[in-house]
Parts: sequence; C-alpha cells; structure tokens
Amino acid sequence: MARAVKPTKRGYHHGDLPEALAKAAEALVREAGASGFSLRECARRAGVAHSAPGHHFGDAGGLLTEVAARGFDRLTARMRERRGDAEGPEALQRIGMAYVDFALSDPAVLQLMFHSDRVDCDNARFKRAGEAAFGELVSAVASTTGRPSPDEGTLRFAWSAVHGVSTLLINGQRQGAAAARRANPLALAEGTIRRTVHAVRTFRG
Amino acid sequence: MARAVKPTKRGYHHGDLPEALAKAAEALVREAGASGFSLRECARRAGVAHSAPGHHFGDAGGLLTEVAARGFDRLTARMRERRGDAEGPEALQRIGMAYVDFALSDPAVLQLMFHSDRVDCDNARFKRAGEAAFGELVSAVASTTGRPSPDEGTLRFAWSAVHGVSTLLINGQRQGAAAARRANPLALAEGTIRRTVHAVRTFRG
DNA sequence: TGTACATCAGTGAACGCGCGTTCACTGATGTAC
DNA sequence: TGTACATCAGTGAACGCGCGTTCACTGATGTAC
Repeated sequence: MARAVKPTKRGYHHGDLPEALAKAAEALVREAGASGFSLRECARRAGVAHSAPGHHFGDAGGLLTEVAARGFDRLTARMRERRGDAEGPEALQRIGMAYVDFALSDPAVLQLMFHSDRVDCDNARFKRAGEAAFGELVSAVASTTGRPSPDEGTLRFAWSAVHGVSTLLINGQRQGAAAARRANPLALAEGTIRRTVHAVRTFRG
Repeated sequence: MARAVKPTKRGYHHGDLPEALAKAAEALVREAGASGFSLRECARRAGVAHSAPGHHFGDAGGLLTEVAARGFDRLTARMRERRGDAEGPEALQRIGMAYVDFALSDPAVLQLMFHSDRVDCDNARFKRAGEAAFGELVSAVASTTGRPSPDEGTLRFAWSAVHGVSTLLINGQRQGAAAARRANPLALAEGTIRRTVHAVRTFRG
C-alpha cells in the first residue's frame, strides 16, 4: 500500500489544502452568505493557519470565485442529469426545473454565482463553468424550437424566466411569503417554466 | 418668512437628519454595494457623529431597509409614469420596460431590494412599498388578460421574466459580456418582455 | 412677555473585535549526485 | 542506497484598520406657568 486512503493524522503538510479550503468556503457561504465570508473563518474551519489560504487563492475573491465556479459545475451536472435523453419541450421543461431545484437547494451559492461583487467575473475557470451551464440551456432550447442554433432573444428570454423564478422563490423563502409558505415552491415554479416553454415554442417576432 | 428654505449653516441640530442619512446611505450603496455599507461611513457622508444614525434607525439593517423601501417607491413611480394610460398588452410591455430601466439605472439598489440579507424583510414600511410595486404589475397583467384578477401563476411568470432579465442584464453589465457590450441593454430586454407579454396573452393551462 | 425646566437630538471619547496583510520561520518533500 | 540541498507548504506573531456599541455629555427646542 503506497499510501493510506484517508490519513487520520495529518502532518505538517495538508495533502490537499486547496480542496479542503474550497469545501470550507462553500460551507461558510451557505451559512453566512458571501457578505459574511472571511478568509480567517475559512482557514479556521479548514483547521489551518489563517495565512495559509493566501498561498493558494490569493485573497477572498479568489476563493469565492472558485466556490462560484463549482456552483456552475454542479448546476450543469444537475441539468444534464435531469434532462436525461429528453428532447423537445420536455427537455427544456426539465432543464428549467433542474435550475430551480438547484437554486432552492443552494440559494447562497446561486446568489454568489450571479450577484456577488466579490467574485472575479473575468476568471477563466469561472467563465468556462458558466458557459458550460449556459450551453445546456442552448441545447434544450434548440431541441424545443427544432432549430440547430436558437436566436439570442429566445435564449435570453428562457434564461431570464428560469433565473427570475429561481431568485424570486429564494427571496420568498427568506421572507416566508404567504404563497411560498403554503405551497411547494417547486410546484409553483412548474407553471412558470411551462409558460416559458410555451413562449419559446410559439412566439414569432 | 417663518424659516429659511435652505439654511446653509446648520447648528447643533440637523433639521432633518433621517432624510440626510437615507440619502447618504443610498449614495453609499450605489458606490459600495450593500456589502460595502457601514454606519460609520454613512454618518461621515452625512457630516454627523458616527453614533448619530443609531438614534434614528437602530442599526445598519434599519437604514438599509429604508433605502430598499425607497427603491420600491421609485420603482412604483417609474412604472406608473411609463405606463401612462396604456391598457392591454402595451401596458404590460411598458411596465416591464420601466422595471428593466430602473434596474439598469440603479443596479445596486435593486440588488439590495431583492437579494440582500441585510434588509429586514418583515419591516412594515418595506413590505408596503414592495406590495405597491407588485400591484402595478397585477394591474397591467389584468389589463392584458382582460380578467379583473389574474391567476397567481401568470403573475409569477410575468414577474419572474421581468425580474430575471433585469438582473441578468445587470450581471452582464458588470461582466462586460459581449452581448451586453455590443447592444443597448434596453433593446435586448425588449424582446424578452415581448415574449413575456405574448405568453401572458396566449398561454392556456 | 419672560423664565424654568423637561425633553430631544447629536457629540465624541473609549472599548473590544475580527479582519487582511506581512514576514521571518520551520517542517516536509523531492531531486541531484 | 545514501546524503546534501533546494523548494515547497504551512505557521504564528505582529501590525494597523475600520467597524459597531456604549455612555456620560451638551447644545437646542418646546412647553408650562
């Protein structure tokens, strides 16, 4: 055995500190939001000196950007998984619901991905991850319209509606709004996605 | 003359400190975002002792909640103004564009209104202001569908699409995304709103 | 009209806190020979 | 196989900063008589 799978005792060197820091950062964002994030607290959770994160990520922005990029990775994966081999309107419906589902299950990270000023939007890794997620939408819209490359306006509309219902539901959860409290938020989203799919199929400039 | 309209020299008492603090807070949010907001900086800008804001607003959350409520006030006013006496689909189109226009002209405040954890969502003044804005949408959707009280699903869809396109355009501005850089963002929004109006008119369960 | 007093609005010094950054350091690892 | 040395990863003490909160205070205003 060249190496223990999970060394319970770590020595001076960590083994995979970048990974551990990213995990800790994710947890911290979920608990405290992007605004409550700090390098020191993150290092504390990862069990290392507070100056250690700088060696790997530079500053807080670097670490938060990684968390956001991972968010896109997971979003992409969830959309793919949920779509399965569906085609046509059903594909778009599923993609949309996967998006909402992701948003509701990880609201703080979604906020970070789209609405935080602490993320470096020009970061290459971050951009690639975002584009991959967008690609899933493009593919589903293409399948819905029957055209190989959907026009920009349709894509923008679909993304807007899906993103909008997600963030408003998150907001509703936080407020404990009457509607969101009464019903299953995913069920509320379904009608919105249906209308979106309908418009993607039937709108003619 | 009972009192000078604009006393250039203020004495120990300010005159209308709550108003001055709210203005300073708005400016600060615009420059630094909700996460960059602090009571001390706000007091500094208003030219008062850093302990003064507490007398009127309690803590930072109280002041930010006021800023958010004012944001809804302005949003409502802009939607009303832009709608004018329009009815039917045109009313909804205008309301939607007014929303996007507000978002693009005051992105930091829009973020604060919907996506900040520093705002007290249960605050009565805040809730009333938010409901007034929503009321404008309800009215325009009612006029578009011809029904006196539109169903919840339609309202949610319309709000989602309009809100979504607004926040994504803000995001695009920040990123300097290719599409948003090339074209007038308001023009980009127009197609999205058109599709939204289309779906509100033609979708049948 | 004048005076005394209560109330209100704003002050500023003091406090402790958590933060990011810096830097000389040390333990561990890998490589050259 | 063994040794020397360079490099890398992580440490921890020190620093200065801006923050929110507290509190005894003081200047201004309004009201009672």
